[in-house]
Amino acid sequence: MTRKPTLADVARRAGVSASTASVVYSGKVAVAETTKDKVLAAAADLGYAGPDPRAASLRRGRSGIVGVVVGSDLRSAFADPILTVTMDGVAESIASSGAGILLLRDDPEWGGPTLATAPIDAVALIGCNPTLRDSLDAARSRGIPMVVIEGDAGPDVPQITIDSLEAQRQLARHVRSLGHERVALVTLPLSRRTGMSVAGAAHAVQAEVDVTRERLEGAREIFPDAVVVSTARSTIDNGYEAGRLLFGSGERPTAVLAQSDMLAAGVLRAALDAGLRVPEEVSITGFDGITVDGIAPYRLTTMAQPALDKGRAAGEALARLLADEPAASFRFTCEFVEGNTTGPAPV
Amino acid sequence: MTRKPTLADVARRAGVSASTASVVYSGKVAVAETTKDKVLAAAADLGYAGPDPRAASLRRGRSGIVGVVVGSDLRSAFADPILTVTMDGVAESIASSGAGILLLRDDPEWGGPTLATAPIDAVALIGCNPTLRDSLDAARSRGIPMVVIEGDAGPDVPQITIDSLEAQRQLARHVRSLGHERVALVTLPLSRRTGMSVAGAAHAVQAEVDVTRERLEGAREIFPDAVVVSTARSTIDNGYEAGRLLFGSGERPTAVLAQSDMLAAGVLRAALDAGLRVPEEVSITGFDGITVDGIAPYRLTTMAQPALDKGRAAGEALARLLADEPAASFRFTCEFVEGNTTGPAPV
DNA sequence: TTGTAGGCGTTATCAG
DNA sequence: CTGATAACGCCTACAA
Repeated sequence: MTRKPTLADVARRAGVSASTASVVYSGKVAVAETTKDKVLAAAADLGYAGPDPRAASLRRGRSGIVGVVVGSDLRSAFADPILTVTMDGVAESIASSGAGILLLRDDPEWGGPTLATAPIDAVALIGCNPTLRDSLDAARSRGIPMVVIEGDAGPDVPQITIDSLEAQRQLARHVRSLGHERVALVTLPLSRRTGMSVAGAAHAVQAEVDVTRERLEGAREIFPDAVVVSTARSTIDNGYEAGRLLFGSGERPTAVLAQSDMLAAGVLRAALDAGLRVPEEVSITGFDGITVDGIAPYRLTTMAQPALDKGRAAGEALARLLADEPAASFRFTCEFVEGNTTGPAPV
Repeated sequence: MTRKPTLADVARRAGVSASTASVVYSGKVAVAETTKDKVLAAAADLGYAGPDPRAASLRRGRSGIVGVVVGSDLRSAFADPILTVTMDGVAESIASSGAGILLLRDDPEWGGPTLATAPIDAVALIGCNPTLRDSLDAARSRGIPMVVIEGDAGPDVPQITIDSLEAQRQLARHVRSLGHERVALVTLPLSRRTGMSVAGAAHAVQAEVDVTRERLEGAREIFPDAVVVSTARSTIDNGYEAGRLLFGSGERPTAVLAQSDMLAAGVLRAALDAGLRVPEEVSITGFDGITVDGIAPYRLTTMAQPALDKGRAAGEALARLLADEPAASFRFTCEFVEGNTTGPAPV
């Protein structure tokens, strides 16, 4: 029979001990050139392709895999550019320790791997749901280090966030300083599952999603009576619909604060389609600081959030946790970016 | 000391054997209710969270993880909607066997997991590079089943593809049947690293990327002398630039065949910005059949490719390979979708 | 239905 | 620099 060769086979053939052969591959201890060659030659003969990662991870107690919990199906998850960039940051920062990313889903119905069954060393949650709470316990009791990005998994779980409230407040101030008074807000989803809706005046709107709520509060401090339109998802098309609502009626706003750049891009299009000049007749702000594909020559006035850094910070926090060091929460600030979609309020 | 409890600890505490305890968790054999309760109670006492996946995967010889090799960094990989949807299909179809997706990168410099070191049971390559060839051998000699999506890893590696050539030919025929003669092509990247360029007449252009080449051939069969503009990436902005090139000069085309919907969307915007009416003055076709965010009320005339099915097919092929059954290559066909961006050639 | 026994392939430790 | 030894934690025949 020809089962796959193991390190023991290689060692035997090379005439060395298994531990020596192991060391040839791990490189953790110096090995004589000649011995190394013998081992490698034997491996080549046998068609041995290196230590089995499964066995190694049992022995080491580490799989070199970090789980990343994304909300729903991959295609809607990855439609969010901030999420994507954040994940890239996580990937980048954990790669330095040789680790990779296993996609996990926050969905009890999902047949794939879960926090309870996946061979992961640590896990990062990105904008996680309450539904997740159960599996969270699993991870916790299994001793898997966790980090949450833009979410809350209770105390003693480090959170990586941005200060959305302050950022949105800053944008709102900017808009007010330009003299705008009739202002509308276009928000991200208020809850994890809502369709679009005109939600009324700002001071009366409740949002259960953290990010939405914070940004709403930031804007409402400055414009408590702004009209609010909430959307189902952060897409250009949803923004467009919101914009049509706002620009369709008589009393149209002179400024629209959208809670994401995607939404803002849609609002922008709606404004242009309605024959409005931007920013002469309508000012529009976004949020995120991503490059929205397809709105040139406009550049949104927005708050740029350091998504890549968020991801990296999460990765580093996980690394610390894995090394049994304490990891703290971190709150990033955003940076004001003045584009050409805001200007003085029309007289 | 208080190391993490193991199944053996639980068994001991419950007064049963380790194998019985194991069976309680795996459910592969019937266990008396009372015994089960005892075990579960003991587990709860000890804070045991279930079998360690690392140990289980060594024992079983399966990790329940499928690697997916994406080209470069995650954010550009996931900027491609087809790739995303395809991955979703893979994820979906392997989830039924409890497996998940580990992101691998096709980059020798990358510090993260590789085909040679990751604890994966199988791997799917999406649009892979020649650079990959080396690591491919690693996977091969390790006996890891492989499937390639839109690429070529040599014979005996099943390929999942679409018939781009026929699809593009079909679009070209449609355009010709509308009477167009002055036609331009906007292509995907010709090689893995090119900037945009006007590449000359169709019959003279060489493309080294499979998908690009096939689509080019399909169009060139019908329009051998079409002007070709190649782009650096499949984005709206790149399409826009290409469009500006095409609509800027005197002899502008009456129809533009773009090799992706994203590019087509950019071309569309460029046309509109140039004051051209679509489709009265310019017809535009895309490729992919994705919903491009932000071009309403236009709907591209395009070929819809079954990206989700591609992913599923890849996942199923992997499942068969894992079960030691043969898996065949599969070539999907695309479906013509008539939108409102094509019309009769202007007289 | 439950228990016994043996090993999955590797690597850490320590002695030589 | 190399080798012997002992787990890592679980699963699965097989026997009782």
